[in-house]
Amino acid sequence: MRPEGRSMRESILAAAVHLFAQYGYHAAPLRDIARMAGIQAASIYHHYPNKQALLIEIMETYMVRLNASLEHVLKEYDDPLQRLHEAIANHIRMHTTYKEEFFIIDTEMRALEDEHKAQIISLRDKYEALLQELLQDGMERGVFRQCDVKVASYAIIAMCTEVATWFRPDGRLSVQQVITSYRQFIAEGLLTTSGITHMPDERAHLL
Amino acid sequence: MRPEGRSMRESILAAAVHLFAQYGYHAAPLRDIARMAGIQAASIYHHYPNKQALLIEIMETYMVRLNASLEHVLKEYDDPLQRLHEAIANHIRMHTTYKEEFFIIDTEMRALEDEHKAQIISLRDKYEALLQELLQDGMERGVFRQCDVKVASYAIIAMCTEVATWFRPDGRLSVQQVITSYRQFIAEGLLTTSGITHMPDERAHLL
DNA sequence: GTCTATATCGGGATAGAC
DNA sequence: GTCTATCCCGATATAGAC
Repeated sequence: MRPEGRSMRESILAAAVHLFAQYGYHAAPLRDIARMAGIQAASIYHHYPNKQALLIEIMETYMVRLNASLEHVLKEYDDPLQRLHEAIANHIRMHTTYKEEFFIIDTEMRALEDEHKAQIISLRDKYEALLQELLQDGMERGVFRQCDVKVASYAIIAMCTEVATWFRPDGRLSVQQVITSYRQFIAEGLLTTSGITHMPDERAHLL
Repeated sequence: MRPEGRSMRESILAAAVHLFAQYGYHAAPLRDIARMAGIQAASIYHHYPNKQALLIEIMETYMVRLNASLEHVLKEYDDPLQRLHEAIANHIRMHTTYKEEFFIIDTEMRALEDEHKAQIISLRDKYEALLQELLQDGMERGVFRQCDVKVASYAIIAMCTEVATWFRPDGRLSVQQVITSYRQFIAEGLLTTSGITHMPDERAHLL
């Protein structure tokens, strides 16, 4: 990084985050990013070589951060169910806390030029591999049922990522309540597990 | 719809679907859509008033179709678990069959101008409401565990939608296998349900 | 480090001939 | 119904002063 000018660099990036998330990469004019950062469009080029560099910096920074947080969870815990619980909580917390940044990661892959796309995709693959490792280990230890770990990892990531699109900090549910819901849903599913299964007779009259 | 010209209208829309999905709405030039349809850019305006109209037609057509298919499932079946199974299968089949169209619906909401955004969102809300109705009914009949039906519906939709991003018809798993995996995952979750829970002793040496 | 001025390009959309 | 020609605008990016 450059020795000075740190603060304006960050202001520009923060503005880019807002506008890329709100309008999309291609629909967000550099002029608007500059205005939000309090400078002229041309001045951005003193801090970043071009518009694409803003996108890359956002995506890389937060994918690296996400991977580090999951690696921390895997290092910290050993029990498969606890690991899964912590991974779910971590994923949801990261995605709701850095809502705009991860939204950009999830929707602007197409906007990446080829050279850097591979780098970002490899970071995403890394994250998936870490989660799959967790699931595989839990399966081998008999905690999780036999299932396709790739498919399971995709399902978990998709549902936990999407939380950020509807979650509101001042809404009906707290983050912790949402995390608890998702943990139970992922671990146990929707069906009633009690011995009283379906009460088919009671339902028969509704047919 | 117009009396004639049906075929070129459809060619243009098909080209728009491809290019919007591949590059995004803003990054897909009308000239490229025209070339793919075999005409000049200006000729598109004989069939559609502007670029935005292409996006609206794609989104509306397939959201209406998706809602109709779920309504059909709810009408056809009564048992909550069977309804859920059919809804999952329907969602995954629709999203893998019309992969590009639903990808556009999921990623280009931002590109909609305000007047039409409300209409598309109401169609999406309708779909969520239908699924929530299914879940609520199943909960009241004791088939599904007590849970937040809104949260559950979001989770199910997110995970089943995302299948389309990685599923390949010539890949390792068939659509039917994927559907079966998701049904089980959603209904029963990841945990081993058998009496043999975790075998804690066997795992102890790994600590 | 930020500015003004400007180059250059490509986009959506329109006019009017055929 | 499709064409050619063109308008007009806004985009990224550059040059060079301060």
